[in-house]
Parts: sequence; C-alpha cells; structure tokens
Amino acid sequence: MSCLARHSQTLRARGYRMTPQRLAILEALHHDGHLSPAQVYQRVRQTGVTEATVYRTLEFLRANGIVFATYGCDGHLTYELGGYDHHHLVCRICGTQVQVKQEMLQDALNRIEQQTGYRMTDGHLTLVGLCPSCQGNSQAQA
Amino acid sequence: MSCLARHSQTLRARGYRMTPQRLAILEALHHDGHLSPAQVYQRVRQTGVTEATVYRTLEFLRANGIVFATYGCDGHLTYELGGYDHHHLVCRICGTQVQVKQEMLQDALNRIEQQTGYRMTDGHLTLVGLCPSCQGNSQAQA
DNA sequence: GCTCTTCTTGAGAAAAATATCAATAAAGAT
DNA sequence: ATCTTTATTGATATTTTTCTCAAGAAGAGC
Repeated sequence: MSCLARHSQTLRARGYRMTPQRLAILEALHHDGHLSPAQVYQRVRQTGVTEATVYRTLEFLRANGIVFATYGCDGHLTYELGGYDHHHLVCRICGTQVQVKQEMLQDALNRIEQQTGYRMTDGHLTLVGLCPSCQGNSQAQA
Repeated sequence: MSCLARHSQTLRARGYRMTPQRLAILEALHHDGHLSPAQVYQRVRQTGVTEATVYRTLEFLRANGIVFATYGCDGHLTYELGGYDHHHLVCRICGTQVQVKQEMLQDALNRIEQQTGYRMTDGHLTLVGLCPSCQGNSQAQA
C-alpha cells in the first residue's frame, strides 16, 4: 500500500476524510520536503485550494501525526512529512539546522515517558541551541 | 546586582540599550511567567508601549537569551524569563504542559553537543508528545 | 439510488504578526 | 552638561494567520 493510501486509511479510521485538497498538500510536501505554509500554497493554488485551507490542513495533518511541524528560530513554522527517524536542532540566532538521530535521544525520552506518562516516540522534536559559529558571535552569548 | 540590572549590563556589553519599554516587558514576564505577546501587551499598554514594540522586543530578548520562547502545540508562542532549570513537554493534541527537569536531558544534550558542535546548555526546550489522556483518544493515535 | 449526518471547504472578515521609515532617545565621548 | 552616533520607538501600512458561517461533499444506512 502506498504511503498516501495508508494515510487515507488512517484518517478514515478516525472518522475523517481524505479529500483532493489534503492529497494535493501531502503531495507538495512529499515532493519538496520542508515547506512553509506560504510555499505550500504556491504549489497547490493551481488546483484551486484556498489559503485558509492550507493553514487548516497543515494544522490538521500535524495534529494527526501525518506531518511534523518544525519551529524555526524565527518563530515561523515549516512542515514536513512524517516517517523520519531524526529530529532537528536549530540555532536560535541564525536558524541553521542540523539533524539529530533518534537514538541520541532515545534513553532520555524513555526516562521522560516513564516519569511523565507522556508518549514521545511518535513525533518530531525541534531542539534549540547555539550553532558553532554563533557561539563566537558576541551577540550570541547567553 | 538585581536580575534586571544584570540584563541591562548584558545588553550594553553587546552594544544594545535597556529602555523603559524593554524594562516594562521584562517586568511583566517576571510577574506572570508564561505570557503570549497579546498578554504582554495587555500588561504594558498602560505605559504607552506599542503592540509592534512588544513583538519586536520579545523577539529581541529571545535572540539574546534573556527570555525563552515556548512553542505551544497550537503553534502560538509564549515567552518566559530565562534562568529556569527545566524544560517543557507539551501535548500535541490538547496542549497540556508538564515540566521536564534539566537532568533528565543532560546526558542526551551532552552527547548532542559533542556530535554537532551546537551548545544547548543555555536554553529552553519545548518537547512535544502525547499526554496520557490523549493517548487513549482515537484521534490521537499516530 | 436516496437520505441523513457531519466532516470540509471557500469566501470574506477579523485578528495577529511583521516591515518601513522618520522621529526619538540612550550611551559614550568631549 | 553638551554633542554625536546610532540603536530604538511609534505610527502606519502590509502581510500572515485565524475565525465564522453557509454551501458543498463524503460516507453510512436504508
């Protein structure tokens, strides 16, 4: 079963529906990786999808665990398809991102799950820190 | 030296200035903990601070490590003063937050620092997961 | 096929957040 | 204290994001 078909099934099982608009947005994300809402809209507007629908759908897909929101250091959201085994570490000054493999966090997340009762294994995290070059910048010191 | 005086000094050392507007915003955060930009504005508007200045100042203080931005699960930002030894874990469905002590993450963050060169010890993290009650909800399954 | 229920969308209004630019004011030097 | 430099603010316009609500469409049952 294709990735999109599986998502359709997931949504139907929860009482939701897979619509042409949602398909178009998923395909845009599938094709391009990280996209802001405005970039998604650029890619799907030709199909008649409204701007409001783009925002609504991205939030909907995020709440359902199908796409992940990455909070850039500038406070803007970008979205990407789920299924990755990594998280992101973003510099709070310049916004540069690097990947952090799931296993780097596995032990800590397990402990947190045990202590809090939250489940953290199925989601995307955006960590914030200072990248090497911004550490030397005088404006970057904490 | 008071907390606010230290922040003034920090900013001056970087070529910035401590203004009445920035002081008012810092005091609002000091008094109330987590606040959204709109809530901050409610508390400082009486002093004549503009809405645009609130947004600008919060982003400025965040980039300088004086306040931390917490990204709620709804995509809205809230801000809080720095200096805490804990992070936040927020449910991606209902937004409920719990605290996560720094030591729970210390080992993982040390490893990530070594591998990436980023510095993570002076910052606030917002982790995202599923809270216990939303795990049972059919709409919450991943 | 038809009906019913309810999830979804589009259109437009509303609110939140950002950008521009001239005027203001803070910090340092004289 | 005064002057100079330039960071900072307010006012305004603009963009981005959210909300409301009636119309449209998907799925279930008959």
